[in-house]
Amino acid sequence: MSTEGATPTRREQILAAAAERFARVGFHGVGIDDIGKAVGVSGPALYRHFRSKDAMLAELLTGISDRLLHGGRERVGAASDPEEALHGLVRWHVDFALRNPSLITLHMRDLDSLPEPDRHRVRESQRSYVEVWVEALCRARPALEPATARATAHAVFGLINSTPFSAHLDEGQMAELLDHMAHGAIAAA
Amino acid sequence: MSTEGATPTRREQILAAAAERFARVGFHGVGIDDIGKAVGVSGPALYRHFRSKDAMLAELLTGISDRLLHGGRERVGAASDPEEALHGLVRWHVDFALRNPSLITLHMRDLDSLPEPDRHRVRESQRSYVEVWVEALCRARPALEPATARATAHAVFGLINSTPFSAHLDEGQMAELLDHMAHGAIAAA
DNA sequence: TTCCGGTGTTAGTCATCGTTAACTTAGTCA
DNA sequence: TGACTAAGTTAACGATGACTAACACCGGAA
Repeated sequence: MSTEGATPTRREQILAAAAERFARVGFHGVGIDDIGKAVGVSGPALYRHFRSKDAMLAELLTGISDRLLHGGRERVGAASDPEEALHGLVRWHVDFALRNPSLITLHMRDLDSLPEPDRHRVRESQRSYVEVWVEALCRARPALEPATARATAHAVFGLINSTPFSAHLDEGQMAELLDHMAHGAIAAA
Repeated sequence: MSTEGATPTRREQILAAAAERFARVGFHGVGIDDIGKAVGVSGPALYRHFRSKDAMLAELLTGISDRLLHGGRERVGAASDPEEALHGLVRWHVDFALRNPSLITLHMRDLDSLPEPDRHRVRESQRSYVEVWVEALCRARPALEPATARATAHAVFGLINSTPFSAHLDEGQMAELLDHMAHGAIAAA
């Protein structure tokens, strides 16, 4: 979940608990006291670590979209040809979604609960991430028009992001299934 | 949206407005007054038509899941061979998603805001709908194991349900793109 | 030892929101 | 005409929930 290997700090504990609950019940469905109870402190103690409940959501969402974007750029940068770049992107998104199902749910569902300044920032990252995909798609399949490539990217996201709703198979099988399906879908676009 | 051709009744106006707003801001993010204002009445007038705010969500969600299920069964019943059944299902889901983007969003996002008795009912319908797909998938592709077929179905739903997030292309192109991608994804499963 | 910043606690405030109450108005039918 | 019903209105109630205030504790530096 987090990049820390050792015992997570309070902030991280709180963020993890908040993410899980936000993903399950939705941002507005979770109370401050719920989150507090989840980490063993009661209620308003969270305000020692975050300015507001919105700030927790903001940190989560900006974190997710930034990680997605940077990871995507890395994969494309490390690839030596367009086809490999596309495979890297698919693998990257699949891994991320499988490893962070609640973050993915959050990212899809609760962006509109975020107040304006941060929401814009997250939208920017999302847009950039989509553009990374669109460029990779167009390079790997020159027959694709950019508009179609954009719709294709969204559809592939939807396909991969379905993970939190299924999760019957074990992680390895699931990763391979989603990988294959994503490439099948792209090939058919 | 609704099956009525003529002027919609008040109930239907309210439901339509509620669906749109629920889909945009989430169930908990919408107030009774907002919905009232959207249909030209102010606030508590809605209680002449619905027992509660929850009841609106319940009617919307049960309606969606029932329509999906029955439509799916119809398509399968009208098909003369497994391959045709699968095509019918894909076409049906794509059409539904394109025609009712806010209902799709709702269906994915706000089920957990529904209090228990109705939520169970909706979950039942959803489960049955998935089973319709699983059966069709296994019949058309006997190599597929049921568990894999289930994950495949969820992934295809995710792919098709991405419509509300893209919608750059016009409806015809979008329908064809999603249709092809869905079959490509299934073929690769 | 003393002081202080970090981290809790509980109690209280204030706004929001779903819901109900009490009342009005328009249309329908005996 | 006059009563009943359907469908509105505004005002108030009660609960919930985010946030603040006031206070307690504790560990480490001066």
